[in-house]
Amino acid sequence: MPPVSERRERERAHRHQMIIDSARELAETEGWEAVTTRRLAERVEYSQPVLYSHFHGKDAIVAAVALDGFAELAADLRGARQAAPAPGPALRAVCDAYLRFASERPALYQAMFVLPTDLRFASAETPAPLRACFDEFVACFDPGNERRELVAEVVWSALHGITVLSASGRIPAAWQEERVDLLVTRLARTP
Amino acid sequence: MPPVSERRERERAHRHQMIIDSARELAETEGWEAVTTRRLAERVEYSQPVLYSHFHGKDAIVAAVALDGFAELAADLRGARQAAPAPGPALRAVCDAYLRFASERPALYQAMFVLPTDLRFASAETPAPLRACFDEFVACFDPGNERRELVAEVVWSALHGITVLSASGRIPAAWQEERVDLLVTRLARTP
DNA sequence: CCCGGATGCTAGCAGTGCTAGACATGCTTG
DNA sequence: CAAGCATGTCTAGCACTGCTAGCATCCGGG
Repeated sequence: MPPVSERRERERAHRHQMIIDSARELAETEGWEAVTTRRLAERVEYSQPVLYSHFHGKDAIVAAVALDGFAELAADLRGARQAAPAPGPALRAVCDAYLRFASERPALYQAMFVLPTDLRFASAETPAPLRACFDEFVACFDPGNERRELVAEVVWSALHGITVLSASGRIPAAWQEERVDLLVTRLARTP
Repeated sequence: MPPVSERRERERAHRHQMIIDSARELAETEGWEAVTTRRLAERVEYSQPVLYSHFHGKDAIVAAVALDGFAELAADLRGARQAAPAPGPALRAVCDAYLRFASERPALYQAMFVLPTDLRFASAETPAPLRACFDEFVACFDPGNERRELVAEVVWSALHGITVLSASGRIPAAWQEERVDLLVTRLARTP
């Protein structure tokens, strides 16, 4: 491949990531309803149609943002789990890391778990970062427990429910600590 | 008040409810993204601006739909709880009723719990139907348990998480039964 | 009978996601 | 080295959104 087109491809890749990053920044500072193709194009200093040479449409852009988010979340969860001394405290640590991620990057979390997306979950073509996130929850349980995937799903669902309901003001923001306590202590043990 | 304006007011109230019902039907059949002020106006056979003489804006219309939904959900939950023989099975019955409501009326559920709304939750000016829904969960626990409100919040959050994650394909639609089993059996008891 | 106020309409604004077609730039080939 | 092709980008515009200003029209009260 000639070096010129090599450089072009590099620049194109750079611009690709620039679009994703700009969308994410814009969403984090002003919310997703402020992320429009016009404002996004203005930010990356190109016209709107170039966005469509990188992504099928706006949905694909938020999906790309979400994918980056899943990679970060997986790293966070893994770090929290491995820093814990035992499987018991590990679940608690992972839950805390999950809630911290959601509250520190609400727009990113929204792109990952709330906004309509065509990312495939729980199937063969599920991207690796998604699966990695879920696996961190599963890994907190005894491998001998054949229902551990089910328990992980329930824990994850509960955390997600707590997150979105408190983010939208549907449950009080206080008592988060106590809710996680309740959740972990009662769901962790294998009866 | 003269009978003529009395009739007018009655007609106006009828049209008011007609807007709400049309919005709900449209959402149930084609999803909320298909509910536009134009289509809504066409359905009630008036022009768009009349919508704004009834509601501040589109958000207020979905809030009205949601409010109707809360009344129905509260009735469902109450019926399920009172049909149960004891507090233990009651929680399970209420959870089942909740999930059935969510899966049978997905758009209505979305208006109530997912779409951005200015309905006040968990505060002084919370509308009665909202509070009634939450209270049905609380009533499943022993009044002597001073943490029963917290437990109710967690149960509700988990149900909500299960609902939205499976509705958006983020967890498999199967195993719902088992998830609720897990949730109820481990969170119900008062240790 | 005529007037005034309420009522609902037409038309339009500013914004959205997305795309067709023009244009220029630069690479490849005769 | 020049001609022409292909790639890349932009301008302009489409069909749609929520929402509103201002104008008819109609009906009840004096």
